[in-house]
Amino acid sequence: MVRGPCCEKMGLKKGPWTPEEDQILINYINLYGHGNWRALPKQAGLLRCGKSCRLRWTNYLRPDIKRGNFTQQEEETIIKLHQMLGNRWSAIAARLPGRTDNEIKNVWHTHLKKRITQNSATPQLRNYSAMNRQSYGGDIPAVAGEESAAQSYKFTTFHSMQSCGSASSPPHCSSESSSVVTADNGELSTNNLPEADDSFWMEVLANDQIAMVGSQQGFVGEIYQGQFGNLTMEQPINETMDFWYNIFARGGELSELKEIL
DNA sequence: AATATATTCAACCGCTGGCAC
DNA sequence: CGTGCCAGCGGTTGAATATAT
Repeated sequence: MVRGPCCEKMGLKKGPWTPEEDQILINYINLYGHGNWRALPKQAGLLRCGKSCRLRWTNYLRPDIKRGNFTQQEEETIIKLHQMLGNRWSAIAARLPGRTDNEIKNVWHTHLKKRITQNSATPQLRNYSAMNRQSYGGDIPAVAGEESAAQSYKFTTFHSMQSCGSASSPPHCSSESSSVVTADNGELSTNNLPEADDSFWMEVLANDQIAMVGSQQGFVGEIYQGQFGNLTMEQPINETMDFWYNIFARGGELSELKEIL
């Protein structure tokens, strides 16, 4: 299926948006919504392709976008989420209300990646580097002779859940069914798990956030009322924490976890 | 002050998956 | 089931800006 560039039609404008164009787009979406991006520019009277309009709206004009610098906490969250999700910027953005995937991607490439790379000289973050590298082909240089402790991670069965992030998250929830991520011999290594199922990471993340948010902000349960295998939200956070504590501990990530928590 | 270099970030490009027909 | 369309995603680019020389 070969398709030409979406903006190849003559007369369609490219490049930076003018305030006038922004206003037209905002006004139109406020009035009619954005049900059909392809038809939108024509109907709104914009000389742009639908893709460009969508991008402008989602990355810049959306009213719920938070402008300004990232806070220390946001940066730490990104690092942590990136460690778990890899370059899945939209998934990361879904957990940072008000931030866009594009923005997060930029921040990662301009600030955070460098920070990680620099810090990878330290033992704590070397583990992150190794794990990162193996789990999704991260670009952090290999440290000679260092096999990821993550290879020894062992997971049990996780049951289904629905996770849509927070209410303010973009509407791409995952309601996929669960996955069992144990290998034949019961051992999970990132070598035999080239691509973890989405739902698995959603579960990991949901649980992780609960621990984090719960300890910091105290609204455990509001964001997650699902079930997590043998771990449910009815159980004390400590048990959940213990579960992940053990997993990280087995993988030699204990020191990192302590730091995060 | 002028120039070179580095950094930032908005926007584009191309690919992919979901859906309708 | 195959095909085409569309929205969304991640990688990349390049102009604008900041900083160094």
